[in-house]
Amino acid sequence: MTAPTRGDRGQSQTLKALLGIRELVFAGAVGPGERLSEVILSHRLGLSRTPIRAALAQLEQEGVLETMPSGGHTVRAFTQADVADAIELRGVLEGTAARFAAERDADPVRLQAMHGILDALDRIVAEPRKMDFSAYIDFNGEFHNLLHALSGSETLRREIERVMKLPFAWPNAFVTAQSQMPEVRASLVVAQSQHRALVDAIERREGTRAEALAREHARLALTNLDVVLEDRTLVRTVPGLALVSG
Amino acid sequence: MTAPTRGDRGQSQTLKALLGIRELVFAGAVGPGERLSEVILSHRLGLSRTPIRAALAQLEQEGVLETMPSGGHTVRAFTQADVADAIELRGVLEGTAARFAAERDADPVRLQAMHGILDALDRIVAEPRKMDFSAYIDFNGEFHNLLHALSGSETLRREIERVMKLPFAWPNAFVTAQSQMPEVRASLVVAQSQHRALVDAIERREGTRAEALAREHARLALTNLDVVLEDRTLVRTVPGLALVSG
DNA sequence: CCGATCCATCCTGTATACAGAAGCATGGCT
DNA sequence: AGCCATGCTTCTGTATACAGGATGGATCGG
Repeated sequence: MTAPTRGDRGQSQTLKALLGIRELVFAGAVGPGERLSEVILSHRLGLSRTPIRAALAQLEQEGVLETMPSGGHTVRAFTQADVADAIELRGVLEGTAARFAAERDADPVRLQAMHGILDALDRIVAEPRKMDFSAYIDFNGEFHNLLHALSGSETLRREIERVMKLPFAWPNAFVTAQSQMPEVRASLVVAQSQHRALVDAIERREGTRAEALAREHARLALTNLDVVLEDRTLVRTVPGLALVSG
Repeated sequence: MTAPTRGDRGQSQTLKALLGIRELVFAGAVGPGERLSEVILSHRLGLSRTPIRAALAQLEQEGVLETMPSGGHTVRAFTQADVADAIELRGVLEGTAARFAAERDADPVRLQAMHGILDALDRIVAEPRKMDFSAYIDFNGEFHNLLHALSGSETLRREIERVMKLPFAWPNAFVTAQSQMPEVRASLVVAQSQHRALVDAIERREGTRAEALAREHARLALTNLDVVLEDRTLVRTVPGLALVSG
């Protein structure tokens, strides 16, 4: 039993380490400021220190962990302001993606796909009985992915992807929480209206409008943030929000 | 001679590997698409494979290298559009930093320091005889660093720092090239005027103006890009521009 | 009873060993 | 002569060994 011939096949050890540690951190199994011992982690995840080490380094790059001056890693403590900034930053970057899409010629094929997603979201939101949140999350995620691709800038797309590694900056972060909040329907109707307006602005080559709309769309998450942080039970439904202290 | 008791003291092996490989790549010692062998690198830099490996992983995160599907790393090939996007992206992010600085209360102490830098830059640019480019680069870099800090958002500051890891997105990237171009003085006068306007906008809490100014300021590099790419000898003065193909 | 110092333990950074996979060239076959 | 199979070489991914330094606790002194 030296190397990768373990029972679980498929992913590399490093990937397993990455996913495993992410899970531990975002689930709140290790609190902010707490030290992550490589040895303990390697035992806990059944890996050697090498892939653990690689994963820790990457998570530091992602902004989830911090390196102590004396060596070793700790979980980064996020403030409420950090979360707000991350969300606003996503708005700024998605705004730029929308503007790029409007200014350059957005790929017609992708725009067509965009309309398909819009229609699907319409149908989900309009559903009179209980909404299919799982489907909403899928299509909403796809909408945003497509928007990023529509920018036509690989550099920008990478940067957005990076910011969304912070789980509370993810477009779907608050949707599950919303599902347990009173004014769900209204909130998602607004979001969907913004989705449509955004695509419309892109098609009309109205870059400034597209940018402003994308920013405002992200701010929807910001208003949800306040509500969620008031309610301990809701906090748990938003991945990574357990790390917020203060 | 097992470990870190090498003659050169100070930095860790990993840092040496990082700097060394960055140097090799940005100097054009390895061309775009070329494969980087860990063994060869470890020989070349006099390190073991472990720190080399860590450095390669980080450089991939920075967007300088790419991982091959079969494993191993290659130098990423940048197009001219990639460079333009990176510069524009810096403009967007610094624009956000400027807006934040204007919207939130910018730290008065730092604002004071900002004025000191502005004055220094004024003196350098106004110098009738040959300009001190080295000093200009220092103060210009300091201006931008302070701007990023003035935003008051650590999340944003980190993101900006990341984008500037692409050397051609660095605020000073084209200054050395400019020093060999005809209309130097004029160009730097414009830049300095934008610096002043930017600080003025922040102090007056004019967020939108501050944002627009920072974006336009970054675009100054964009106009230089075209000029530089025409001239083979100038290309060499801008770090990392050797990676641009097409 | 509190604080500082010293010692033992643990932990990280680095080097190296090892195995499976990929790339490559040679040689055989059609 | 061209193409495919095959064996070798070289590589990366992973595990482990080792050493210097940090951390924490117990003991001694005030």
